[in-house]
Amino acid sequence: MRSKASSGPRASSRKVARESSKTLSSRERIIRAARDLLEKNGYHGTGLNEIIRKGKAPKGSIYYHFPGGKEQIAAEAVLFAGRTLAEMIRVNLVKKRNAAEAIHTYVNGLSLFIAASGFRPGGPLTIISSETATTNKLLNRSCREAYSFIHEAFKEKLRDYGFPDAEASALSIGISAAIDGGIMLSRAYHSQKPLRTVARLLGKMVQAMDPADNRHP
Amino acid sequence: MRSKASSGPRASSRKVARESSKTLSSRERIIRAARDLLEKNGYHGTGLNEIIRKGKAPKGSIYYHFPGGKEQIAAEAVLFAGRTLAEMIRVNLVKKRNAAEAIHTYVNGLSLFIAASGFRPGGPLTIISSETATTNKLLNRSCREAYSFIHEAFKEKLRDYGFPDAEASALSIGISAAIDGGIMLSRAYHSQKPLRTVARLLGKMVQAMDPADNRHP
DNA sequence: GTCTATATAAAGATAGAC
DNA sequence: GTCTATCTTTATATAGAC
Repeated sequence: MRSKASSGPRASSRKVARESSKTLSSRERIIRAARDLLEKNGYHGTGLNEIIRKGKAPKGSIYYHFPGGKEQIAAEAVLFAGRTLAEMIRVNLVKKRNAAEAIHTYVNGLSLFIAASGFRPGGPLTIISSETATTNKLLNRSCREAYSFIHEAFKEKLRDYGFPDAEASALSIGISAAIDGGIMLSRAYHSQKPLRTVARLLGKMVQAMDPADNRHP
Repeated sequence: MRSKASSGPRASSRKVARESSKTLSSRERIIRAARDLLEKNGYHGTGLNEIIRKGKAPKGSIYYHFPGGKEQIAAEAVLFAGRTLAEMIRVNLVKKRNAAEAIHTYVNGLSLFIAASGFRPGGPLTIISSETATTNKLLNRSCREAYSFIHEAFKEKLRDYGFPDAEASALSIGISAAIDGGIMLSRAYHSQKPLRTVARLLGKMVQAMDPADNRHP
């Protein structure tokens, strides 16, 4: 067995990923492919060969870029998923009259995207986080960190809408949990309905707790 | 490869499982062990050898009882998980003044149980359902059926508390989704906190929608 | 950075004896 | 119903050339 703590040859000179760049490095293509496959099939259901094929990466270079092997690839893919999802939340949770409407619209958007993708993508962390929660320390740590990015993004947006800190924190957890569960059900049933139901209920819940909303006492 | 549709030698003379019986058959021990392992590690993360070891079942008999192999074992374990969880919901979601309190108490109870088990158990279907949603028809069908048992149990209880049919249906989806997501987060963080937050928020949501509750217009 | 070849282990599945 | 032995495939990982 090999060392598990390595962070790869380029860790110290890491650059910010440029989504706009047309030419992603092998390393970046591997991370992206890994994220997509882990989201769909989980850690144990994803093979290195698949990752290489999907990422159109040269097979010979995988242990050059990731001396820690599959575990290291997964850890980096998980963090990448967390960062991109947090960014997506910050970008999309805006321009609505109130928080309830913003959340409702955001989750309905997710539902549409997942249906359009044939119900293949899920919450990017759902499977791998559950698989490794008590069986792999490194990946568990990565999942926690990734979830924290996501929750922080929700929390920030809720504070923008006027929620006090404590309630924004609690809601960010509840919203994240309900969305992940809703995605799971929609994928199971191959139907937008469960996630759209979750969207509606989340909207009601957020509205009921909104200090800026005048429809409750 | 072998036929995938077989339902085993004893399918036509199936008996109701007796939880109280001290002596479970090999077949029943295999199903129970599979359910526990699938809940913790998922389909791809669970090996037949593990199932046999944990179920204290004779290795030589596994393809006798389950000619469909791992897939058949998983399918039966998933249905078993759905049935037992639905029963648990019916048993535990009672004796409270209102629906909100019943849900809140039930989910807090789950949180306590999961923590006491070292955060190893999760929603029994979360991982396998996500893993197989678009990649395995038989298991996807089994997961849908199992989820339907669970949702039906929630729905029935909510109707008992006075919710109209449509709202009981929607809430049963929302509650199930939020619980699964909350379990996932609690397992990731090794903390009761996320699931307890979900419990509290679900209580508020159910209360806000309760036709028998007089605290809202 | 990338290649091929290979080591090694584990998985699911099958055959045939008892 | 259960046993052992074995087949086949696939997986991760390594070595060393280019």
